[in-house]
Parts: sequence; C-alpha cells; structure tokens
Amino acid sequence: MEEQFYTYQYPHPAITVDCIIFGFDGQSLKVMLIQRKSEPFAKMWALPGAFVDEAESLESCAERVLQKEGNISGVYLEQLFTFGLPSRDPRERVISVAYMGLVKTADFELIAGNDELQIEWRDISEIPDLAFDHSQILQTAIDRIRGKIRYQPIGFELMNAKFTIPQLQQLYEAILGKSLDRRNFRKKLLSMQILKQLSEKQQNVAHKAASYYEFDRERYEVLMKEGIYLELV
Amino acid sequence: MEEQFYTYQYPHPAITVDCIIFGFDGQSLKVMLIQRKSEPFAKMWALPGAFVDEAESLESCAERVLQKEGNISGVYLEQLFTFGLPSRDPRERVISVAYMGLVKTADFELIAGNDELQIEWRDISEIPDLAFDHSQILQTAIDRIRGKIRYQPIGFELMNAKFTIPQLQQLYEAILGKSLDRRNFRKKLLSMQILKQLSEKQQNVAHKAASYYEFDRERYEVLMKEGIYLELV
DNA sequence: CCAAAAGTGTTTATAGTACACCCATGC
DNA sequence: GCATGGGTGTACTATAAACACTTTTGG
Repeated sequence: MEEQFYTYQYPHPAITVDCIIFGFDGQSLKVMLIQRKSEPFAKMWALPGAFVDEAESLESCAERVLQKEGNISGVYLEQLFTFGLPSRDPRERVISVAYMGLVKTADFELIAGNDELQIEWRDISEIPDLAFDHSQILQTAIDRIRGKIRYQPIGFELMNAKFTIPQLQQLYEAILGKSLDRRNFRKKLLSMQILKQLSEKQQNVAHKAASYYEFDRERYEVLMKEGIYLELV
Repeated sequence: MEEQFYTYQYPHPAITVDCIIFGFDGQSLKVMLIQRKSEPFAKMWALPGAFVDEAESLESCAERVLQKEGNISGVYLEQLFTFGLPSRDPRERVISVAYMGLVKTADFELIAGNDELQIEWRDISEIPDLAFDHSQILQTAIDRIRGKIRYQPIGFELMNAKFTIPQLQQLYEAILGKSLDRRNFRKKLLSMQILKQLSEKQQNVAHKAASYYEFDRERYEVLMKEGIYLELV
C-alpha cells in the first residue's frame, strides 16, 4: 500500500456509509449482513459499509457498497440517519451515515469482500448481536421501513416487475409483522389505481391462479404531484 | 492560535452541524439566520452551525450552537438530514449534519457570534438566497416540519407552557401555510385528550376571553406507548 | 372430489368535512 | 351598542373494519 498522509489543522473524524439492505424472497423480510474478518469485532456480524472516498457523494458511496457486495446497481436507496457518538468505534472517531436499500434477494449474488468472512441474507426475526452500534442502526431501519411502507409504495421496490396481489400482501405482512385482511388489502390497493393488471396469470399452482399486476409508476408520479397522500395499510 | 496538526492515513472530510431553528412569535413561523463575516460567502445569510468537536456527539454540537447564538438550552432538536456533496463547500470537503430545532422566539436573546455580522429571525416566507447549499437544507427542513406536525405534537414545543387553542391554531396555519376550520381544529385537538384546561383565561382582550390550556405530556407518552397514532390536522 | 388459495360485496362503525349562530369583552 | 374574536352542534360524506361464500386449479 502506498504511504501517504493527510494533514489538517483541526481534528477530522472519519466518515463511513453503512447500508441496511432489506431483501424480500417472497416469504419473509431479510437483511444483508457480513461477518467481519478483522479487528475490531472480528468474526462478529455487521452491516456492510465503506469509508467515504474523497470525491464521492454519500449516496455514491452507498451505491459502491452495493456494487461491492453483490454487483448490483439502480436500486432504491434512502438516507436513514447519521450516527455520531464519539465512542461508537474503538479505533478513532468515526461518523456513520446510514442508508437503507430495498432489493429483491433473487437479484443479488452475494459476494464476500476481502475483509469479510461471510455474507448472508438474515431473516429480520433472527438477527444476532452486531458489531459497533449496528444493532441500533438496524432497529432504526426496521422502524423506518415499517412506518414508511404505510404511506409510500416502497414495497414495489422489493417485488419483481410483475407480481400478484397476494404476493404483495405477503410482503406487507412480513414487514409489518402482522396479518392483514385479504379483501380490504385488495380493495384499498386497487382503489389507488397505481396497479396495471396484466393478462398473464400464475401457472402450475394447485389452486385458482392469481393474476399478475405491475406497478404503474407514471400514474404514481402524477398522484404525488397532485399532493395526494396514499395510505396503503 | 496554537499551531497544531492532525494527520491521517486516509482523507478525512470536515464535519459540521448546521441548525435550522424555527421560532414562533405568535404570528408567523420564523427561522434563525446569521450573516457571515468571513469568506467564503462573506456578507451572505446562512444557517448557524459549527464544526464538530473531537469529543462531542452530533446532538451536543447542535446544542452548543444554540447556546452560542442565544444562550438557550433544553429545546426540541431532531436530526434532519446529512448533506455531503463533495462540492458543497469551496474550501475543502465538508459534510454537514443538519439538525432542526423548535423554540419560542421570546425565549431567545439573539447574540451575533464572533464570525457573524448579524443574527435575525426571518419569516419563512421572506428568505434571502443563502450561502453554501443552505437554501436547500432549509427547504428540506420546511418540508419536514410540515409533514411532521400533522402527526406529532411538535407544535407544543413552539408555544408557551400555557396557550389558547386559537393561538395554537395560528401556529398550525403558519406552518402549513393555509387556514383551518376553527371548530374542527378544536374538536380534533380536544378529542385526543392531550390538553389540560386551566382555570385561567385571557385578560384585556376586546372580545370573549379564550381559556388557557397546557400540553399534557404524560398523557401523550401513554398514548405513544400504546402505539396510538395522533393525526393532528 | 378434495385441498388450497384466489376472488368478490355488504354492512357497520368511525372519522372527516362543511357550515351558522350565540357569547363575552373592551372601547 | 358595536366590533372582535371565542365557543358550540349538527348533518352529511367518506373511509375503515369486520366478515362468509364461491371459484379455479392440481393432484
């Protein structure tokens, strides 16, 4: 490694971006965790993250993390919160800007990085103790996604382009951790007119085949511009 | 000033906390702005802020800014967003964590700091161009407070301990930028049972005296623990 | 023909919205 | 007694919530 130093007149903390990547596999809500190779917290599970490069924006840094861990791009990302307690990293002062991402697990091919022993999707109901303050960061993210999915159609980011209404409902139930009434869920969803029904139907299922829909993003943008507030659950 | 240097193996950006302090004076919603003395952006108006000290948390830094600008403490503060575009400060890479605060203007005695020409409360409908990306930061804060006041009783932070319902309504109208129905506002507010009526009434007003209320914080905490979602407007 | 999940409508309760008149006070 | 803003109630509308049966498909 090249020896180089950066000098400042005042102390500058280090900045990382840590990513909470939620994934849906059709059954339950997962989160991407890595197992650390090095100290501090070697062998512990943690959120994937990276130090912010000199010339990249915070969001670009989050995108870079996603590239690194699964060679994926173009996904939904939003800034969650910035964690900055002086003691949160034992090495030096490190401020972490957390980003939350939503993906379909099937789109990801998880690749453990150089400094990672393993990388896995973990069900959000079975999360081990995490390194640093990452348990707290993850809890903040879970609270955020639960609150947010009630009034913004972020759930579509976790579904394939075409999906059935019961599949979408399963996602909502996985995120909210409770079951919803089938009839009311469907009624409310269809009344928003943000779904386009496709002619295609499910195949090879041992019950009545559900029909596929896709998210009508254009229609959604129009509604948002009109300031219409979509409460989805 | 003592000459001292801080050296790191990797580039470390500088971190500031910038504060959007909203104040209410009984009439309209204001925001605290300072006029910069030094370059860059000398003489331009900006949000008050400070570089984060080595040993303080981000929130402590925001509290320190409030102390410095008006010798005030113990006010409502929440983290808004972190702004980190590489080009947002012409001197060096500076990442800014923005905090939003809510205060009563009467509690503040504005004191221009060493590096400030002036400090003022400015009506949010009359904001000049601001230094750095502060116009964008302020807009983000206005959007946040408008969204947030609809379902959390943050408005009480901007009122005196005792207030009348029409006074509180005036605050809501100032924040939301539209007028609300008196009867429905009162009905909804009282139905939440988060107000305690005092025996005291307004004095020396040329109309029927309104009665004073205070916010029942204890009752509010109970409702929040039960997961009850208070939509206030 | 049975199991399994999809699809469909109605009724009831609750909350939101719109709206008009009387009341107390200072001048 | 009049101008000013405070306080109250009701009817209407819209949305949320609860709930049971029929349909399609594979095995």
